[in-house]
Amino acid sequence: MVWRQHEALLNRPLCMTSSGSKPARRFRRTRSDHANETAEDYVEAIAEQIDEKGECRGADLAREFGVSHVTVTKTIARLQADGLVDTAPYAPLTLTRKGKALAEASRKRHEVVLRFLLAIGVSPAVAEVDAEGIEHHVSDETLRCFNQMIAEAQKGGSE
Amino acid sequence: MVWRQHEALLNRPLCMTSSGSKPARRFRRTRSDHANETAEDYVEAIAEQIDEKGECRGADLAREFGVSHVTVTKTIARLQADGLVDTAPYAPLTLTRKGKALAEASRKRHEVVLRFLLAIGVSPAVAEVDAEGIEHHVSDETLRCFNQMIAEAQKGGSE
DNA sequence: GTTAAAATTTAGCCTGGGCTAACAACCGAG
DNA sequence: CTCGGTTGTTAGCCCAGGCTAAATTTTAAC
Repeated sequence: MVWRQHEALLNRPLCMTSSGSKPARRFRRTRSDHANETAEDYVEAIAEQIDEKGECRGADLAREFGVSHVTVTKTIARLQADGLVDTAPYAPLTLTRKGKALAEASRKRHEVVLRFLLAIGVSPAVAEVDAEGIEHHVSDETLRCFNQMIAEAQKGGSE
Repeated sequence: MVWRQHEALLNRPLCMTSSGSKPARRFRRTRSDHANETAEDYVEAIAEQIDEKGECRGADLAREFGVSHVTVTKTIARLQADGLVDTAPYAPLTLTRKGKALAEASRKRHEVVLRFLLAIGVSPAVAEVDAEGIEHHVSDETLRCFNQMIAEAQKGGSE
């Protein structure tokens, strides 16, 4: 089990805020949560690149994320260790089955969040940015609510 | 100017996704963005503690965030360097004016996000958790949309 | 077939946030 | 006044994600 709780990520657990009135909220995106966000962003971007240009190179990601290629290399190494991507020395990146699954889940989640933001009237440019930030913090339950709102917006028309 | 872009945080800039079709989206919560989230969480928690119990000690925060007191000490040191909190060796924590302002802004933001989630039907427990994660990634524009939805939900009733 | 440019990797350093272990201060019993 | 518990601090380590600089590999151009 090298690959952390990515499996869990595909089926969010989202550790409940207990039951009482105000017991110990905010456990903070527990530590490595942040790393998972990175992983999601990367596999999502890789999947996209492959989809669009047939292959994905580290340099593409560096451009996309606005970080140095070195940072990408290091991150990719981690993702490989986690079993999400396959990398051969100077070859293009490919996703493992797990990577693909995570990318797909992330893509869907991203899309829902984005469409939701647009549905409630956020401008496209801002919605895109905010979706990037928000998508990693939305529970399944909230996502369902988002979907419902999208549906209602479509049905209800322009209000 | 020790205290980073906290001032900016109080009046979100949110660097536009350029104009084209799909140019170079996701600049990633640019590096230290993460640190700002931590800062917001801390000052928010400190303000809350002070409000509730009259004072705030590092140990309280350690409990609240579920991290070791050492981590809290280190983080507080950074916040002090950033001019957000005042700390004397064994004294309780206090917020500087900037700290208070940031805490207040964060609190409001948090509240809007939380109320919004509740308004669209997310259960309280989940809404609380998600709000924690989401609040740091919501632009002013989106926040305004959230507010509007809250207003509509109140007006429109239970739907 | 060199050579130059682009893509990668390696080495080394920084910050933020996390930890444990060990030590220091402060407070409230006794 | 000493002892114990809570609270803080220091030292030292880890990982993730940044970076620059330098070496390396590929690729494409001549």
